[in-house]
Amino acid sequence: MKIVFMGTPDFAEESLKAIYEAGHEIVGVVTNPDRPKGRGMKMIPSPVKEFATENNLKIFQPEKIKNNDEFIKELKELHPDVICVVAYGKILPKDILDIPPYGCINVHASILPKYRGAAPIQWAVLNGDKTTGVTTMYMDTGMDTGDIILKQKVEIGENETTGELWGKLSKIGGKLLVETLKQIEKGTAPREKQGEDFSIAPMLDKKMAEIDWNNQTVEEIHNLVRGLNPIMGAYTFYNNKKIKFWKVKVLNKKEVEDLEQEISKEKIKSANTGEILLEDVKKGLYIKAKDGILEILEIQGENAKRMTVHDFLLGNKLLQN
RNA sequence: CGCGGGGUGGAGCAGUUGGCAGCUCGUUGGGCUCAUAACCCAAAGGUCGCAAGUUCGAGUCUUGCCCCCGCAA
Repeated sequence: MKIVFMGTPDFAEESLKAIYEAGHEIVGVVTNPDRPKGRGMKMIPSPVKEFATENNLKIFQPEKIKNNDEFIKELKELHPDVICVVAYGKILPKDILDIPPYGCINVHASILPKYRGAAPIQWAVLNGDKTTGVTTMYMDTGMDTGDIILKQKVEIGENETTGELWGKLSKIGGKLLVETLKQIEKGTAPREKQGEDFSIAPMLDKKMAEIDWNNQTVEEIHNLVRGLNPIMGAYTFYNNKKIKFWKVKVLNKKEVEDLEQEISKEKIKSANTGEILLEDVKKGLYIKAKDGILEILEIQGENAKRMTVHDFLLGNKLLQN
């Protein structure tokens, strides 16, 4: 089929790669304009653009697509059978949705209608969900409200991070897109309306990355840490320094008992939430939370890179004195 | 010219007003122990990012270059 692909980040690149390798004719690739990024604000092309460049695909990078007659005209001249959209970053207006005869299809990283919106993967992890998945759908003018074509469930591991799940879902998304196209071509693609029982996964707010020791449970903190890894990193302050946690563990009963052997039970009891119970190069770093104890496994200090707690403690101290 | 931090034995760091290069961990050998991630003793291991300059003398001051990282997007 003749396909126009729209997408921007690495998540989308996997889908583009999949349909490219499946032998479809990619008549155009639309991606967001290069943006100054990284240290020194250098212009960095999107992963989708890089792939398109390497494979000599025709690239479009319109700044805006709404009311952009010139772009819409170019799009029409490509005569795509279908337009595939994966994490493009713009909402398509009706004039574009109407161009391809088979419609515009989208790959979304959740089981719709759960988690419509920009950050479905992150929220699935943040909420401690046990499963999530990928859905393909026919796009309409709403935000992820189109009719569902195919979906595939995926388990979320207990300690899985957003980054890990991201990688997994992007690959599955590619496969599911290829399968979806196959069925559309054969005319066997199902079409199922979304129910009214939907939820929204909004963009993440930077404020939510700070750990709230007084109100969050150990589980919630654990989910926050893995949910924000590697996007932002959950953080807290010690000695006025911003400390990020990248990997933490909730102590089970036995481990709590072991820790009680190490330091006194009373000390643990009397400690405030967020207080460091033990900081030791060999034994690790333990912090009291509202309803349990967290062991920190991977940490990052200000202006420093991520490292294991062991390495960190060799040259740093969080406790004063 | 977006803001900022840093390059010191394998790792993470310290290094005062320039004066014999340190700490913790790890590694190796040995000891103690029923045993150990514990403890004790000993040892190995560094062109202090590169180059030039100031100086009796520079990791420590000046200049240029290379590389790495954090924030922010």
